[in-house]
Amino acid sequence: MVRVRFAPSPTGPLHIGGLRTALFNYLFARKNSGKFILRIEDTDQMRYVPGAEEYIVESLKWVGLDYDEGPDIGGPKGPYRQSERVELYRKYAQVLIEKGWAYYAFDTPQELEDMRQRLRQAKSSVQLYNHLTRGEMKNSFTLTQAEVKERIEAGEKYVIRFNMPADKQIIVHDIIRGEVKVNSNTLDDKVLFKSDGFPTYHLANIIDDHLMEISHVIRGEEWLPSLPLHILLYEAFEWEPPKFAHLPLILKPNGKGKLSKRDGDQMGFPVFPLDWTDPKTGEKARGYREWGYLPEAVINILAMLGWNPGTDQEIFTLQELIEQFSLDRVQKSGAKFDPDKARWFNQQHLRKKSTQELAQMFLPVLESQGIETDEQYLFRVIELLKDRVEFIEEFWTKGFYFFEPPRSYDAKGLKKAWKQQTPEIMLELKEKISQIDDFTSENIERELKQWVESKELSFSKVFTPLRLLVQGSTSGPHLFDMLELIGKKEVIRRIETGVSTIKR
RNA sequence: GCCCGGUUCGUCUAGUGGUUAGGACGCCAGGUUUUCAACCUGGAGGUCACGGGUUCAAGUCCCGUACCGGGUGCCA
Repeated sequence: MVRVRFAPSPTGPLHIGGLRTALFNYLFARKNSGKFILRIEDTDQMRYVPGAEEYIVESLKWVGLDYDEGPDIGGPKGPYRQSERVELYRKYAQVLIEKGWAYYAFDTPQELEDMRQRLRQAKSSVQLYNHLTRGEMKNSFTLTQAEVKERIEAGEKYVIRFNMPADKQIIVHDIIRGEVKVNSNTLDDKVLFKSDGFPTYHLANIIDDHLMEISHVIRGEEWLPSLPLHILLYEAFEWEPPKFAHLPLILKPNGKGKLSKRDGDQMGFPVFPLDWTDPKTGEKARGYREWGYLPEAVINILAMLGWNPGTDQEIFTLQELIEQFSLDRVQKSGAKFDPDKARWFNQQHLRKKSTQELAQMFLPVLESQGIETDEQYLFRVIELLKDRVEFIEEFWTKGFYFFEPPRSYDAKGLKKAWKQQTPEIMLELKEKISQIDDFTSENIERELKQWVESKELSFSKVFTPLRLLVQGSTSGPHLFDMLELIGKKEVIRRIETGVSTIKR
């Protein structure tokens, strides 16, 4: 039975790297008819951010990654919030101590800092709390059992550290990277249990993965260095470890480091699925949703960062991804995020939508502009604009003139197309237009083209200014379709007001 | 510093010892259009990080170096 989990910590808004980790877990679970579990790793009280968990849940919901077990929906292996499982971790830490795999330590932060400082100055290649240094620190190795007991009973702060064996060759296997060999001398006696009564990630993670019967751990590459420790912990508990797959990181577009919170707004693309306001600083960050990205586009973008199907297909639905996903087509190297291609994905998915669906999505934008319109008209507008839009909002920015007259005229367009004799031509054109009874695109086109030819004018000399008057800019959908839709009366009105305001 | 991972067009990538190194985004040009987009056609862009091996044959296997990234916390 495949069981995988997405285990974020609620220390801020989930970012798209995390969302991709969730996606790959989800795809793997669904592909293998397994379970996908959400577990909240809130063992760091200091970094806990209120609202972050809700944000994670809402983000997953938005992109459609539904989980089978989780903090808000429960499940057979709960609770799914680590802060509610602390007693469990305490118990298992005790087991490790009894087995000799862990020990108590009483060193203060200052003492730890001094130790590292000393090693640095001694130019030691390793500056670790390990078999070489623990004999000089305050812990179960240097204090008698009675002293340790006394200190704990006196309420002194302590941590529980892993007893990292010396000079042990550890070979771990990663599904994506193959064998990774590490010598335990490069590892340290990691803190497993903190003095605040909470476990660290390493302990809680191993215990939960075991208890929740996780079969595959699919997580970010930043965890690869601690995999040997985790393997050792499974060994210490005498538990069967799950299989591991470490995903390549999503990098900044310029290739300098992991994609991070700050990059987004700065570089003109979102880093978070949804809008987020930091409860402490009030700092705001834009999300994909609010930016106008379709959830299916976001999924598609993330899926193609670090994975490919081995075919030329690039546009996928979630369902198609489930069918085709496999961990052995996951890339080893980090992928730079490409904002341009992200937009293209959105456009591709937008184009797959029906006119009705697009209208549904566009309606709130119209409402926010205070526009009311009838459905048939809206549908026709959308059909004209559909192919020239990357985001829903652009139905407004590129098509507002279907709903209200232009308030200004594009300066560049005026400069190019508005000549000395243009006002006169436009007024004559207006007369011609008023004589067209059958105001349909095809007919308008035939009559106007005929008229232009009879006046021995060029199409562009007439039609570019006309477009400018009616919509305020020089580029847009098929001119005659546009005129038909806006309607004869309104077209005439716009020519009149335009000619008189542009007159200067 | 030490440890781990990575390295194919600007970017995402195909490629598992024998191909003119393929596709996509972006870019450029032409076609279509009154215009823009879409669409169609074409183009530029890669000494497969570098240096050594192994082999009849290496982007593909091995070693070294460089560079990039991650880790190195009582963060996750």
